[in-house]
Amino acid sequence: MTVKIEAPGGRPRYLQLATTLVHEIRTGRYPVGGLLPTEFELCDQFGVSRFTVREAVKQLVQMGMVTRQPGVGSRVLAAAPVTQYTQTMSGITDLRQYAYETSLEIEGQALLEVQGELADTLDASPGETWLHVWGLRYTEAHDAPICMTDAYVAPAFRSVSGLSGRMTRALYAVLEEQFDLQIKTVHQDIRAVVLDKAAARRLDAKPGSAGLRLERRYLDARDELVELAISVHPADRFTYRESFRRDWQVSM
Amino acid sequence: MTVKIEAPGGRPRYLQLATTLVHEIRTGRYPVGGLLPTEFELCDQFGVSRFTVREAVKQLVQMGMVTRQPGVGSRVLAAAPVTQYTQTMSGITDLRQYAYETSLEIEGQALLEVQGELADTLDASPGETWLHVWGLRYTEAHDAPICMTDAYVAPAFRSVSGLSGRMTRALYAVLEEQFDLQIKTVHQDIRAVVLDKAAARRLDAKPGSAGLRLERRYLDARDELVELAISVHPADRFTYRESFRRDWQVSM
DNA sequence: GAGTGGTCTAGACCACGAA
DNA sequence: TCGTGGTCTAGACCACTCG
Repeated sequence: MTVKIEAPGGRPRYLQLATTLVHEIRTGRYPVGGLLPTEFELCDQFGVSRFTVREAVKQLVQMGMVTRQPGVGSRVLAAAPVTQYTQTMSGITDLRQYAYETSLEIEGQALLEVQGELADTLDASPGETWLHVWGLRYTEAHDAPICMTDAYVAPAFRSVSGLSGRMTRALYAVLEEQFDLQIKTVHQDIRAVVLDKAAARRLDAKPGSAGLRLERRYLDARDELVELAISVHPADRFTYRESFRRDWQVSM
Repeated sequence: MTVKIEAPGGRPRYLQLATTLVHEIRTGRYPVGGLLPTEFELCDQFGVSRFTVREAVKQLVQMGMVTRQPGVGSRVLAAAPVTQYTQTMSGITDLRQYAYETSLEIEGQALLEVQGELADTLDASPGETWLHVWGLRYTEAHDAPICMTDAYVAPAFRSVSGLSGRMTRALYAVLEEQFDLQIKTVHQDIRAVVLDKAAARRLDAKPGSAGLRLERRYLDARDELVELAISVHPADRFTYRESFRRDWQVSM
């Protein structure tokens, strides 16, 4: 089937084409799990150059609806946009009170044979030996701590070195460097908790006050869990702040 | 100055060029606030085609270091990457217990002449009249509410209609549709709070228990605040979940 | 070996901003 | 009016996957 696409002057061709493809995916012409036509086929079908086709498919990739694989093709992942925002700015932990520079004081580390609930959380087989690292994070002023952190490092990387004293780099960054791996995905869960007596003492906060609990899973390119980090912040000393930018040009 | 860039076979030219440009920006050759050479000049300097130059600069744009403006040029915004992640997946509010579908029951709305602290929060002049909308959000099962929401709509959009009963769409989406505007940026602050008696009663939670407070600012293309939404969730009924993907190919 | 997506070239026209 | 970045064409070679 050949479809005419408007001449230049209006909306760019590649956006029109992207909109069309989104519509055709949503209506089931290209089912989830299947392949789109090849780039050259799309060129023929729509009478446009390969550049235009590639720009169009790039939009779908950006929306998380399609992946491309050299030698294989463009596979449909979802019938609706998965990605909400295309850019996440201003890091992952900003602080109130303009205290941006922080450091983690390592209190200890130990090899840990994971069992039961922790094994479930780590999606690990019971008996695997992970590295457990814990400590407190301070601002530069180094008054009261802004969080307590427990991190669990996967067996493959438990030989990581240099984890002691005052760390100014993130643990995952150390792992990336020492093991030549690349963190590709981060899953984050945020909850509110009530600080129990032990936690309150460590954080120099009042027992029964609120805390912000962040749980982060760092995954590599093969979606293997590299590190799990859990940090608990006293509510009055920490606000988690993030910014998103939406970049969509494909009208739905 | 002419710089040789490796022939094909190794790292793609556009990534090499991007790395070079990042380095030159960081070392001050192209100062923050200034313009990069034009695309054609970069073509000459590096002996590559415009395609390669554009792909390279696109990397810097993705990192938040550069913006491009037709008719003007490519302006340097920052000497280091600003963007941490290139994709934010799985929406902005996921729930525990597999309760994904929620609806907001509007309890009331009223025009509000903002003053004092609220005016500051909204970055508005005292006396401006905003629209205040509030309600409770329920899961499909419709048992206890999962959050209470207060939203403030900028004067320009306070005539929004259709805000009543049970809403299944986000307020910002309604605004986007009715006023043909596009939300470009969202700033989000997340804190833990302790629920006071009034909040606990509304949320059907225990006074003194913890709550998760999300504050979201929706900005349009001109960075004007369109809506401020504040929602408070009982800690035991809600976990905020998000996923990020890092997509960087430029080695620093 | 045939076909895929990834990279790259050398052109071209356009809308827009600045002088 | 001139130069900018945005879009677009028609080619090309490559590494890779798969039969």
